[in-house]
Amino acid sequence: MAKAGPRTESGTSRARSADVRDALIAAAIETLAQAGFAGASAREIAARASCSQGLVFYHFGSVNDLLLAALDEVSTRRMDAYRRLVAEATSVTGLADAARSIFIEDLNSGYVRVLVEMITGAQSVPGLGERVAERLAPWRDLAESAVRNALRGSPAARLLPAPEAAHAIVAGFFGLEMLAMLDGDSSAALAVFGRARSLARLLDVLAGVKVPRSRRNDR
Amino acid sequence: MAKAGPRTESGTSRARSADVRDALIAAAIETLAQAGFAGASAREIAARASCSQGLVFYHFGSVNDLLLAALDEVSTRRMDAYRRLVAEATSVTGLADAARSIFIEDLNSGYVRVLVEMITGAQSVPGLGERVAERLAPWRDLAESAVRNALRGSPAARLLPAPEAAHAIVAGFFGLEMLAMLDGDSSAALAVFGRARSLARLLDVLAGVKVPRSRRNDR
DNA sequence: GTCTATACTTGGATAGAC
DNA sequence: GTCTATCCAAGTATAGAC
Repeated sequence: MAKAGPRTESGTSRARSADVRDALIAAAIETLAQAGFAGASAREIAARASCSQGLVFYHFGSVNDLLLAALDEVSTRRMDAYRRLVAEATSVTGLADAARSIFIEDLNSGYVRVLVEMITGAQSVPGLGERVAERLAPWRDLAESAVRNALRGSPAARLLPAPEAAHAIVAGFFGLEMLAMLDGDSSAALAVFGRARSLARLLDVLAGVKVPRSRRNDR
Repeated sequence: MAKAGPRTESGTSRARSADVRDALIAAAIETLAQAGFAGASAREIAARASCSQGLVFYHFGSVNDLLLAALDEVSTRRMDAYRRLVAEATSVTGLADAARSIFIEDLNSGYVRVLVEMITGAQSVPGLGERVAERLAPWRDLAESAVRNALRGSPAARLLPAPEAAHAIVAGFFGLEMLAMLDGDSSAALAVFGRARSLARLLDVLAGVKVPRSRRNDR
């Protein structure tokens, strides 16, 4: 039986501790997205989490390990939503629509930016690159299965092998995000997605695939 | 007439000074490409240039200004070569070939990496992003005129408006570079360029354009 | 578990000798 | 113009009080 004493009751204290952990991860994501890898110091992150800087090291051991935890959080949080979206895409047009809405969501939430910062920032820290690559693998797999799913049974599959198409799509996400950060504006990226949809639709029509109707009225 | 004295003869001394300036710029490029923005400190760059760290500030005022000078150097050094390459591309296939050889050259020399590092790194330094954007504008203009040139008179021009196509191409360069740094390997990027060429060729054939023969034997 | 204080390191930037 | 020495700010990480 638990003996009485100062109120360090296990459930409560564990919950509070986990709260801080979560707050630090959320702050790390926010910091990566707003200040970049170079700006993501223990002090800056702790300030955003409204806790002491020492807790970064208590909970995660090092700043880089916290950043990797943030990357994990971003991955798992989005992966489910994306898997669902992508499963619905059974045509090239559908794939283009899915890619577009994923891009918009992630652009607004800053998640793609987190990936971009981690990929480039990791290059200046020996050994970090590999750990980032591991965490990105599921995203790349998802992109590849999305392409496979969208092209299943389409003659376009011969023109667009899934591995290369997936690689190009992932690269496109990252590159468009970079240009959007540079411009402080994502309208050009959105225009590219719009155009991609038209081309996708053309591919579907040529292949005789039943094509989803446009969501917007682009006559 | 110049009076005799300690050998600080103007021509020689100015030449030596310019040598150091150039060495610092070359070292900055190398450092950005190999250690990234976060690793590009005045001390690290000076060490690679085999001179004292103080000279960074004497010649450039600040590290960031040196990095911008490095970006300028990369831009001007490549722009001429690219303009020539791109002027020769008068079909979509030709454009794909030009893009491919530019990518390979820049990947090996690390120039794209310099751009990627500057774009992302600049986000953590207030005001630097704008200055990077200015320097990137000519590249984006070049891409756009390349597209215009390649599509001149082709029916594909209606499908691929130059601004959007150019934006996508630039984004593709950056994204493929990022994935190549992540993988430590550019074979996947090269495969994408190979596939892009096939698709470009298909576009040209459909449009009835005279298509350059393949350089490699892809039957 | 959390905070404050502090040791230690690295990096930007300047001063002064040569 | 270049180097050495140095100052100062910011960052990582740890120690010890609570």
